[in-house]
Amino acid sequence: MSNEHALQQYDVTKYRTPDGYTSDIAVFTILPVKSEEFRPPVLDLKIMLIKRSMTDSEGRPNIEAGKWALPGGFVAPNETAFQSAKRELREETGVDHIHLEHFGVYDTPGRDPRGWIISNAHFAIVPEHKLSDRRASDDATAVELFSVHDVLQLPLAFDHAEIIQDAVKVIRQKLLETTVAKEFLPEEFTYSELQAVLLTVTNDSAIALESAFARKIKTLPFIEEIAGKKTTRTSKRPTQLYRFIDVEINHSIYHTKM
Amino acid sequence: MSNEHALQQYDVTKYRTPDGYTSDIAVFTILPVKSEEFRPPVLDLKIMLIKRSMTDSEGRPNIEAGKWALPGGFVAPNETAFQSAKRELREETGVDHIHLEHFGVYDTPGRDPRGWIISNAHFAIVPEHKLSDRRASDDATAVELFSVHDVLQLPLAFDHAEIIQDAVKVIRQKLLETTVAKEFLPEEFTYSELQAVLLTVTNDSAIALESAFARKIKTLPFIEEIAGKKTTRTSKRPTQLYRFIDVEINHSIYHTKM
DNA sequence: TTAATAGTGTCTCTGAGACACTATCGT
DNA sequence: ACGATAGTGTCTCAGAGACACTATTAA
Repeated sequence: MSNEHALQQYDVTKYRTPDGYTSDIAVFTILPVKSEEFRPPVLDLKIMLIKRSMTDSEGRPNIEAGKWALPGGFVAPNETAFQSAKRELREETGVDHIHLEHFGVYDTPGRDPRGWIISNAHFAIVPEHKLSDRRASDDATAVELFSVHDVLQLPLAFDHAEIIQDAVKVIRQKLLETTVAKEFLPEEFTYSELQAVLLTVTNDSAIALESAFARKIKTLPFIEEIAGKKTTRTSKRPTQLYRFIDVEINHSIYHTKM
Repeated sequence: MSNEHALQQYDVTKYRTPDGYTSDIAVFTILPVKSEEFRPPVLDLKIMLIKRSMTDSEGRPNIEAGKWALPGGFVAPNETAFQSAKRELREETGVDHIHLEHFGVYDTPGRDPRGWIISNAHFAIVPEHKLSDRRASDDATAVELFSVHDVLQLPLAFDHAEIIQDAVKVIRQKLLETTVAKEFLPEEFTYSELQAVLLTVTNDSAIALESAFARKIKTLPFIEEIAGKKTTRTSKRPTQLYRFIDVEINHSIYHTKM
């Protein structure tokens, strides 16, 4: 095709190009506030941040040193930003096969003092037990989990305050408007366990009232009862177990029903 | 702050960087299939594409010449991809102050034969009458509107088939799950006009049946009746006019009602 | 028996969905 | 009067929401 001829003429250096292309990841997990026998859990939604070292791997002073930041890094030319996020998540925390989703692009001029650097923001959902071997790496002196309620009080690097704020908004919405809540739950769960996950992001009475929610879970089209299977991990009385099933969810605002 | 010291040490050329950063825009409009007096409209959702010239502005053979493509262009270092999309939309079609939204990043290696080029995809909603002065520009020999139903049959440049497919999916969803339908409608509209817009993307019976929809529109929390105001543009019998109001829309899947 | 969580009985109210019917106007 | 769109009357059925009540178990 004649593209070949055109390509020979094309000059890649004609336009000024970005100085960097990165991926950042907001890693969310849910931790129990308290956990007792025969009691439904009380949970808190956490986000994982790293503390930027004072010096880089070659011993020179680091940018935004000492501040808290989202894990992430530069995208390689042979991968997409999404693949890069996946790779970095694996390298930083050792976790793989978890829910990862792109949610925004941050490219405001001046957002990074090093130059014209574009960041793709992702969020990841990691069940607590998979996050056990988290560790500091090259340019981080610490890795820590913060409650989404007070993470914005921290000194944050670059424009990460904005990205984190957006990430929290996005996961709140995703938890309520999609079935991602299942990523925080075991395969089989009780109504009160699902409820506890949702209560980390809402206080809505339809979800907060036990009896209302116990009834509602049976009518939800994307959740099924596991016939006859019960557990006593949340109460002395054996409790029915449920699981998520794959159904298409349609929430047109012109329908009241789904 | 010590960032200054760190910046002096920082070498922007350390990482390989993208060869280009672009914005593409899927411009949607709705055209009447037929329009008669005293009849509700029958509409069709259209997308605007440009035909790439055989040669560029300097007379050299063009990349992907002769194929249809989304309008767009390179992002300047002093603007965001969103601002760039806005600027290009103004330059290409002369329209401003219209609904514009980012919906995706396309950065698969090899998507553009010229090199490592990242594209931000946006969609825009332009009422038909504002699109009157559309015109071909530098590197386009034609500007045309295609029905979303058969646009994918065309020879499309780069990975624009994928982007367009996603854009159509997104606008379908946005029309049904948000109030953007108002961008296609006059300030004051009848139930059958709103219905006609929605019918370009769905056949759902709750929307398609006149009597059902005439009733439903009164119960929608984001639409209000304009007391006593009527029109005869869609029927001989004067028809009630409605308008959109700003209310927060919440569609948690754990509520059946909104 | 008590305390705690799980789950049901029942009532009221709203709205969905279907179908037939009425209303309003230009021609 | 006719034809077309707009809009209502009425019925049935499902489910939301509230509240009180019952069920099950460990300790």
